This record gives sequence, structure tokens and C-alpha cells, in this order.
Amino acid sequence: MSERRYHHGNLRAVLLDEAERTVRERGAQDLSLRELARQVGVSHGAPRRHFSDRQALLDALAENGFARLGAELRSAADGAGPDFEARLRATAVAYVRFATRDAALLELMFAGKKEQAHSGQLHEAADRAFSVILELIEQGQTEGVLEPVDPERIGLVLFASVQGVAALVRAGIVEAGQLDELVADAIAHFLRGSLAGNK
Amino acid sequence: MSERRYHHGNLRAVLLDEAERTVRERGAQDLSLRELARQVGVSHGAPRRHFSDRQALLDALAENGFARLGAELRSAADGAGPDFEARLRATAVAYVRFATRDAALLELMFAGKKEQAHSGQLHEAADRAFSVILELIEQGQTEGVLEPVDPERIGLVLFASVQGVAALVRAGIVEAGQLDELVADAIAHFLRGSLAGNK
DNA sequence: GCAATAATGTAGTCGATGACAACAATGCTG
DNA sequence: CAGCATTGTTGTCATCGACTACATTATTGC
Repeated sequence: MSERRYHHGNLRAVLLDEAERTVRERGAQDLSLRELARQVGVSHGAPRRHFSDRQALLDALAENGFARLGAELRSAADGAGPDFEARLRATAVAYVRFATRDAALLELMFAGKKEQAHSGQLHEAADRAFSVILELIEQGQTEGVLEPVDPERIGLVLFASVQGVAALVRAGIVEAGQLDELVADAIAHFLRGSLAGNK
Repeated sequence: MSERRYHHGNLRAVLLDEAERTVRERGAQDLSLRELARQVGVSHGAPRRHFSDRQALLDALAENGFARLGAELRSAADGAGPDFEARLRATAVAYVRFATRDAALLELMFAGKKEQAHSGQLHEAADRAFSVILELIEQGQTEGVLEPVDPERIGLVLFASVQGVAALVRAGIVEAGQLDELVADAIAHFLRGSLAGNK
């Protein structure tokens, strides 16, 4: 099964894997379809059968990224036990970790979302990832820890906080050493700002 | 002064202007040095005299961007009168407005900062822009509104919040209609989370 | 003033790229 | 097993960024 067959049989997945590696190591800008084809051992026209466009490849990467991000967030939340604040902290840390490890991928994910043309699949994947945050908020409200206002609204504030921390890290404004402290500060701020009974 | 001289006399500035326009309208990815030269009416090799590299042009754009952002933030803060919370709100709104109007430029600004190689000028311009936020924090602490902890730390939390809101807008997760509400919510959260005397 | 020299623009070229088309090999289905 | 759909291959084109050699204009030192 290791011989060179005319029909690769697995090209799409292999291309995505290799592309993700390149994006992680050198950024999306440096991703070349022809180089990708070379690395995978296939002719320069082959990728076109699976991705009509360079952008289509990037969109697929973004969609995979959302799926993985969602899984990691959910796993972090679930692995943190039942306590609301613990789950919140663990999820935030997981998000920032993803943003640090896969900065270029996250950029792709966010860049792609605003183009409405690219089929709802990307949007769906994104929504599924963000639903973790929404569920967290609802848990906090059910337990009476958070103000009972529109979960969407309060969720956006939380989301913005965490995403902002991720952006600061990605931009190099915050060093790795300060990262944990910043996440803790941001969550502490969020909690103190959303506590039920807090004028 | 409108005749075609061999020496343009103003090329660098004109290139930057036109490039900024293109970046705003079509993103940094679509910026082509040759097309730029064509639009400005100059040969394809001319830009190279002013920017050794495509990246150098982008860096210069980013630097200009920071200068403009800093000016807009400062002007917003100063135009809001002496009251701390009013200044805070005005500055946040100004930041998000910039991020909305010049999304691609802001992306450039953030992308460029992590590469330490590009001379301290970019870094300096960025620091000058962010100093507005720091001064705001210090004002809040002087007036006793904010906790007297390290201004850098609390400033990062604020910066992350606002930057996160901007990111959500850029990504299309938040519609223009929800924008003002979200900014208000984020600032309210920040204030409640940083109020002096708030356990 | 003016000659040497620096700064700035032009023209030509190279290798790489993404998109496309024509063709070939393979898999699938009836 | 024949015909058709998939999936790869090869060749081509326009464009791009980078580089070089050269031309023109500014500036500077005498």
C-alpha cells in the first residue's frame, strides 16, 4: 500500500494535513499549492481536483480548525469537573492555548468567517465551537452565579475578552511568561463584572 | 506641476497612500507592487527604491497605522472632557471604530509586531498608541476609581477586551447594529471588575 | 558654476506561482 | 466488460516579486 499508485485514494486528507503543518510553521501566506503537491509527491495540478481554489483549501483548513477548537474547548470544560468557575477557567485556558499553538490557523478561521459566500459549513462549524461558551454561561446563570441577562450578550463579552487575550499573545505584546497571569486577570475581571447581585 | 517628470519627487508618500487604499478595499493579500506602480503611473521597478521589499511596504503601512490610531485615540480621549468614565468610553469606541473601518490595516499592524527584526520604529509607534490606554488607567487610579494595582496589568485586560470586541466585529460574528451595545457591555464589565473597593 | 557622485526611475529578465485546458489512467456501475 | 465519472498528469499563460544593468535628475564639494 506504499507504492505509488495513480490514484492516491487519500489525497484530500493528506493535503489538508500537510497544509496545516505548513500554515502552523510558516503562516498561511507562505502556503503554495505547488509546493504542497511536491511535498505530497503528486503533480502540481492534482490539488485542484479537491480544492477548486487556493482559498477553498484555506476555507477547509479553517473549518477543520473550528472542529478541533470546539472539541478542545468541550474537552477542557468537561475535564474540569462540575464547578462553574473551574470550568470557565479551564475553557479560557484551552482557548488561549489553541490560539498560541495555532495562531496562523486561528487567523484563517477568523478571516474566513466574514465572507458570506463560502457555504454555511464554515459558519456551522464555528457556531458549534462557540456553543461551548454559551452553555457555560447558561450553567453559571442556572447556578445563580451570573446575572440572568441575555446569555448571548454576556457570552459575547466573555468571548471578546478571551479572544482579545489571544490576540495580544499572537501579536507578541504579551510574553509567554505573562500569559497565565493575564488569562487569570481577564477571567477574574469578567467574573467580578458579571456576578449576580453586583451593582 | 502635473507633467510627468522623471523624478516623481513624492513617490514614497503616494505609494503609501495608494497602498493603504487598496489594503482597505481589498485586503493586504491583494496588494501587488506592480499593480501599485501602474496605478501611480511609474515603472514596475520604481517602488523598490523606497521599499526594499514587499514586506517593507507593509511594515511602513503598519507604522503609519499606529501613528493614526494613536492620534485618533488621543483625540477621542481629549475630546471627551475630564470625566474618567466618559474618556474611557470614548477611547474604546474610537478603537473599535478604527478596527471596523481599517480592519485589514489593523491586521497588518498586529501581524507585523511579532517579528522583532523590523527595526524598533514599528514597536515605538505601537507603544505610543498604547500609551493612551495606560494614561487612562493611571487617571482612573489617581481619581480612586480603579484599584491601585499595576497599571500595566489592568491595562492589558482593558486592551484585550477592546481588541477582542474589534476582532468579533472583524470576523463578522457581531453585526454593526450590535456593536455599540457590545462596546458598552464590555466597558461596563471592565469597570465593575476593576472598581476600587470591589471585592 | 560645474564636475563628481548620490538618488531615483526605467527596462529587461528569472524563477515561482495560481489558474486553466487537454489528455491519461483508474474506479465504478449497469 | 463497456461506458462513464473520478482523479492525476502535463503543458501553458499571465502575473508576481526580486534582481540587474542602465538612464536621468539632484545634490554636493571644489
